[in-house]
Amino acid sequence: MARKQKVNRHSRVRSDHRTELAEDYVEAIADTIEAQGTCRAVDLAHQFQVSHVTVNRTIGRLERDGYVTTAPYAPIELTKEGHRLAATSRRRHEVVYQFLLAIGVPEATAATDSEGIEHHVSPESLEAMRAFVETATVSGKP
Amino acid sequence: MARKQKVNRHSRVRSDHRTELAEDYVEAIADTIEAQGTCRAVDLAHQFQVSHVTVNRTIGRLERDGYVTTAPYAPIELTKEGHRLAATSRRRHEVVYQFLLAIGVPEATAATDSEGIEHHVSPESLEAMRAFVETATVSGKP
DNA sequence: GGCTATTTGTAGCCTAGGCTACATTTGCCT
DNA sequence: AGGCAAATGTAGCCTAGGCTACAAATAGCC
Repeated sequence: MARKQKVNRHSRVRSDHRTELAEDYVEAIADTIEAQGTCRAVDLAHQFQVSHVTVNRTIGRLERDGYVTTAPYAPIELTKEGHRLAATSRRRHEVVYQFLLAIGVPEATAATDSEGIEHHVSPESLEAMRAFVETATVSGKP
Repeated sequence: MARKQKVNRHSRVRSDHRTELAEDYVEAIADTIEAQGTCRAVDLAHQFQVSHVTVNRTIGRLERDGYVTTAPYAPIELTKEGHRLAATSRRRHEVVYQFLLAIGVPEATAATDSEGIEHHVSPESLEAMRAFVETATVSGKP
């Protein structure tokens, strides 16, 4: 059973949650900049379906934590650290997404679930998923 | 790419988070009652590594939401709805855990990761995992 | 029956992450 | 240049989930 030593597991889930929003935001910021040159608060508000006020304060936390830089009424820029986080986060997201597809999850569901799952996947599990996708796409689907 | 129609995905992740703690708590309460007959706030505080005050208030929310019943200085009881949630949550947790093992994730990591992942697994993905575990344990490990 | 340790309860504080309402700034268009 | 719409900022409020410190109840143990 998976029921022993529950102690540290929940602590890790809690700490995961603290970085989740940061990861989602830098990912979205990087995507938006790639897609349209700049990223504004209003773009994020649309993507996350929250008010611009919420975006504003989240961006404030990201700036405090060193992931983005902003100036009043100016678009949002990623710092070096922000770019790094966006890249690893995006890579992990993609692996989880491809993995779900590989085990037979429909595309739309895989897109949704990977969004929630990615933040809780340890490097070991990610490697297992990556390896699985690799062998599956080589041998599998003829 | 997994980058289109991001809109509703984040909304679902947020709503998942709202039920996460409830699921973890009823699961832990059910486990504890099975293991030692009753479940007290202090047991949960130990398991989740939080203060008893935090447990107290979380239990208050669970009671408000109809998952548990409590009386001052008395142990915690699950309602019918609480039992139902605990059962489905536990089943889902177990499937995710076995699934991670099946793709080669080490036991300890699988235990930790499944704790975070389980709350974001849709019925479709869960079914895909369950099916995978089934075929893997039939054909696989000799 | 009374003492002490454990367990619960209560008060009050904090951060994250949501919101509405209103003010201000920018940018565009004529 | 003037004016309007969109974007951003600010004030203030809410819930969830953390915490410490202190108060009260319960349970064991003499």
